[in-house]
Amino acid sequence: MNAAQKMPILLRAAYLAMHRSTNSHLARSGVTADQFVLLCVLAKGSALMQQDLARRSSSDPNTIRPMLEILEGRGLVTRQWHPTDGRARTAKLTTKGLKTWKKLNAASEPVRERLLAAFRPAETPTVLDILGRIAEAMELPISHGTGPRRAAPDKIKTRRRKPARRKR
Amino acid sequence: MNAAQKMPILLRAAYLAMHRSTNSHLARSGVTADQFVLLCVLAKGSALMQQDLARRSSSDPNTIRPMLEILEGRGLVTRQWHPTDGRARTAKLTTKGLKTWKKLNAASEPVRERLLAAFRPAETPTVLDILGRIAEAMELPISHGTGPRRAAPDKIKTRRRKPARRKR
DNA sequence: CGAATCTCAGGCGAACTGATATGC
DNA sequence: CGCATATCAGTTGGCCTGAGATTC
Repeated sequence: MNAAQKMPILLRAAYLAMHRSTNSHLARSGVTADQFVLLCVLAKGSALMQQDLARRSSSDPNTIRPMLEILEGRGLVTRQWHPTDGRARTAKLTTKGLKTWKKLNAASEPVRERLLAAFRPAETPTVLDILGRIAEAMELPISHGTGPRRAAPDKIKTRRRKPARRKR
Repeated sequence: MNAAQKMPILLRAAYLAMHRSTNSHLARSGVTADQFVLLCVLAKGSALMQQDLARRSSSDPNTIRPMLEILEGRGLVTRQWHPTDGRARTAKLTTKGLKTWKKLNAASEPVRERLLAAFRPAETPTVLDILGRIAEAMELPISHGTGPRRAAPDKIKTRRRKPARRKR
């Protein structure tokens, strides 16, 4: 079997194993690994639009919304309207959310420990580089000729706009 | 942000991007990326027990079964009883299944091409090694006190199932 | 106007728990 | 007996499509 066939299988095995391990470490707290990812993104502090949340968590807005509502219902997250963009809502951690995140982070520490322990310290930059390059290479394929039934949303950069004053 | 926090996020981003890309390339054929993984495992030729299938596809028997039934319903897979182990069933590709797999493999070739193109040829052994080590490190080494995601649901069941005829 | 952001409704494949039947 | 393998039943979370409303 050549590298082209092994690589996807190994990537799948690696991710799914990590995902299951994380879920099992977080099970007691009633938070899923995917919800934890959201909390991690929010734990960096700033209030984020759902669009940004989706991108940073490798998800999409239609998935993010119900997850945010669950987290909001538990008092871990608050949502507010974007100060200048009337379309957008922002989400951020509550203090309870931050506290919960710290607890979850501690509970999942063994996962990251075992992950790092698989490499010598000098290797970790290489690992990050490789994973990053894979992620970058796979992002939004550029619609191949046989157009899939949905045109590629094409979410490349579009970092833009600090819009003008507008109250909602 | 340190490596321990970046690595899981990047692994997640890499896998999910690949998974979505594969799904979009296979969308026209009505086969999901996960079903394709199963076909890939079976395409190596030998008839496999569902247990083996689950391991090699990083899944589990309760997930494998309905997938196999879908594939069986489409005539891509046949299942037979294991010749010497009365408990086990084996699955293998039909000739139609092999043909379909070849088509799917061609349809998903761009995914693997882009994956490999992210690295110099000399790097690919390193990539395989790294992914393999991650997968190995994450495979549940400790059964952290069992990890159900849900609270125990009132054990009020006392229903007997009708026996499943397992005639051979 | 077009493009972007969120909401809502609905469907669905996959993962999981738990129990049961059967064979090793 | 214990253990392994598969099946059945049911639930859930997450992802997706498609449509609509609002705002930039």
